[in-house]
Amino acid sequence: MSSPTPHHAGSGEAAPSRPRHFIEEIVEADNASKKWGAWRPEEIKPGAAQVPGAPRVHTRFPPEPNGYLHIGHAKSIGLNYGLARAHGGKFNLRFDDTNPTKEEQEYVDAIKADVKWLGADWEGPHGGGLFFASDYFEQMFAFAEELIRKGKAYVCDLSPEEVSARRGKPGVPATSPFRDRPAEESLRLIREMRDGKHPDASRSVRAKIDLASPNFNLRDPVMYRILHEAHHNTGTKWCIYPMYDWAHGLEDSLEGITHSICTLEFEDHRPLYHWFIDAINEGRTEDSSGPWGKRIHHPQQIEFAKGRPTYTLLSKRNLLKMVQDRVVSGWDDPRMPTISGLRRRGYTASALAAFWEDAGVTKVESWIDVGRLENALRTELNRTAPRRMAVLRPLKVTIENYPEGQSEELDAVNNPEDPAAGTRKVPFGRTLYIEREDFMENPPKKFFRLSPGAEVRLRYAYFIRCTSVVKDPASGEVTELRATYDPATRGGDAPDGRKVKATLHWVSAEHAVRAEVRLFDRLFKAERPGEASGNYMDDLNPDSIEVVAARLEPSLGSAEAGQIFQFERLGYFNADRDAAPGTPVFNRTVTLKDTWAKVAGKD
RNA sequence: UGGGGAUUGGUGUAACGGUAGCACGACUGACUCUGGAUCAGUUAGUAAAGGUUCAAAUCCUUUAUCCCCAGCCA
Repeated sequence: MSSPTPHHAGSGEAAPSRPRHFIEEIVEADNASKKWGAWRPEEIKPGAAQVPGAPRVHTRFPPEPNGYLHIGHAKSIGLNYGLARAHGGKFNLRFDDTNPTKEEQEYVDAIKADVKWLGADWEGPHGGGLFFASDYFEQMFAFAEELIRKGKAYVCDLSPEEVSARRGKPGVPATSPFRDRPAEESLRLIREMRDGKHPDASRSVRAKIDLASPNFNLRDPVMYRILHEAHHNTGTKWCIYPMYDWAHGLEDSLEGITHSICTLEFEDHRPLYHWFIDAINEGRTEDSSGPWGKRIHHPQQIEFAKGRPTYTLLSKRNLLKMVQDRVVSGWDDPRMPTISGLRRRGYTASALAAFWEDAGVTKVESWIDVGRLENALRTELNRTAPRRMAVLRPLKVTIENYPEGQSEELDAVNNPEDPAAGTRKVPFGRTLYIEREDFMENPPKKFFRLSPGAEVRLRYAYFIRCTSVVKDPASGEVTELRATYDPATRGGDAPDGRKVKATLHWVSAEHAVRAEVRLFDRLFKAERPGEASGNYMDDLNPDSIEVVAARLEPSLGSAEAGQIFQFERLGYFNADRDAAPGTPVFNRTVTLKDTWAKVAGKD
């Protein structure tokens, strides 16, 4: 039994300990049959992991830069990068930037940062490189002209509305009066379109496939639309832009992608993927003899199911709307399911990879209990996160028999799961803070914590016993506890062997650092946002954030943004960039499991 | 409606004609200076109906349910 090795964007070289999923089986079968040939020495960059003669495996992650990446994308990135890594192959990051109306440089930059953070290094030993669909516009245009010459594409003068009206129905074919336009005329028009002679949407280039196909994607799909719009990469050079179906297979082909992995909704686009490449290859030959030249590479498209964590929303469109409507503070709001939001919340790349590894790769669309995501994080952080003490909702405790003005330093273990993490000193004094919910004046039966007359341990410090309760006379609220301590229990053990049932975390009032701590709850209160209500906004959780003024042990005063700690008995907390000098800000990533909450909740 | 997919415990997933298994959760208990962690145990499933076969989650037929497509989005 091997302990789980750290995961980053897909598992490592070693064969996974779980059964292979269907895509791994396809890749392995392809490798066995040498379907994609072998790496040639000239394809291998210095320091790269490919081995000459080994089977080619080349994957890619092709986001459109129209928003930020979210946890769903992490699945695809892990799958694609993991496949390349596990088989000595290459991985490309490619921006599918074919629609300038939605795309922005900001998104390109953010996506690059997120993919890198996730560990899918397109420049490392498995890196195939960074690419943009827009870099291929010229080549694509040449291919389009070729299809027109071959009688497989034409310029259509129908407006979008007319195309839609003429699309036909199941059993009723679509129509276009321009289908049989002479190639010479289409060639002239596509040139004019490119040269800006025609207004937006006045014409389009269409593939001549099958107007009667039951698969509507094949009813002469549009290849180019006219769009007089600046592009983040090509500026104003182009005013016609290729459609996804036309562009995507060519991008894969040009890059030598072997396995073009996408999600289920593209299944009925697969015939198109093949049609376009086959159409280009018609008349082409392996040795480039003949009028059309050398055949182009023909990758394989494979579809897998997205997964959705419960209580989260994963549509780019709606995430964008929440950002625009200020429902959240931005794309990286710690409540967002975006990669940048999760990172700020305190999630690690390896926990995200472990989560998706756990969820598996299939063709079944499913909701995955968000608790599994939290568990993936807890499992990792339990091993790695340094422990600290912090009191979220302070209740003052005065140790009556501890001398005034005195203080001392006690040894605290940094991580009981990792002896190498060592110990630290924690100051103790006469006045302390404990967690408000660790005291009850009239405790129910199974409440082990502090109550009048009860004795508990202060972690790494002393046993204390509550002697009296001070209340605000007006409100009746408990404002302070008086207690006595047993000096013989220093460090937390009683020489006489007596036991206590609870150990509480605490901070010294004199030494504690004040901090803002943000407690997050799920953004949506419905398990499947929008599904029952029809509108995801109706399912927003109004209490998804609570800010408390906490007191932290002094060592936390110097925490740097991005450092993750376990606050003992509370959960994992990530230092946020909003910190001001001397007053840290922490985000609660996830709580610890809380058996007591469950017991108490039953009453 | 036409086309394309899917259906195994509460959840996710495996079994590729031959013992329905794993993980998470839930529940018990042990242990514990975190009501955490850890350890031991319990729990519960092949969408339905027919058929083929010595043998069916798996093959065949029919049915049911769910998802996707019918953008000049990707």
